Amino acid sequence: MELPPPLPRAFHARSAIDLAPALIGTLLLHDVDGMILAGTIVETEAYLGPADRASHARAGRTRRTGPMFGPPGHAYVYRLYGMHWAFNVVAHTEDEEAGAVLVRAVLPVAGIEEQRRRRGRPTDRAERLAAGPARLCQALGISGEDGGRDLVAGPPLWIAAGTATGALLQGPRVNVAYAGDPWAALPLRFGLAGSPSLSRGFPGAASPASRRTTGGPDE
DNA sequence: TGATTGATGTACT
DNA sequence: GTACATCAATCAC
Repeated sequence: MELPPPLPRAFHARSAIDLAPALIGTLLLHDVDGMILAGTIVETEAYLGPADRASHARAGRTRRTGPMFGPPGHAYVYRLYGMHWAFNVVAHTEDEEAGAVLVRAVLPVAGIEEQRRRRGRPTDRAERLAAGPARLCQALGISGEDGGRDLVAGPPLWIAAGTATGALLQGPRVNVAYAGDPWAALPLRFGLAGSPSLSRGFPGAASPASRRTTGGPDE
């Protein structure tokens, strides 16, 4: 398998609001000891700078959130609930202080058996192996060691153009009620309509957004 | 120095 | 539908 080249820095150098939908349909790849674990991104959420009460950047720049304030196209990986990892792509404009896109779900496309093994759920359907932010980190072998990694530099961890197309779903972000109005209700979550790999449904997003994802003629 | 809190997933009723 | 595992970062004194 020919490894697809990473998308350039310019792809990531925009507001998380813009990158989140653009990432739907692209490929997330991880080279682990020569084994490629990869999936098509089907669900993302945008987190903005300090003004966003749902964003980790709300407390300003700290040790944990440092990468969110750094150059776009890098990984921001953090521990969640003391036991899970979550993977973000740093994204913001020159004018924005910070921002990142949480990748919530991928459809596994390479190294599926290894992903199943890493999940420890040998009977799970491939479509559900990485249907959730913590699940995808476990399936693709992403952990704290990957925090700060440059996703534009190619292996071991990078993002490449994908071929998936389809309508986009848009809705409120998941589990951010603590942020209060208006942040908890803003439609900053994006998903590939009809994908079997979404982490959960899209309440309040009945009609697909009129947009296409990147790429060609394939599903 | 101590207390609270999650950008979740799994098991169970 | 509910309970709960588990801990670094952050917040309250």
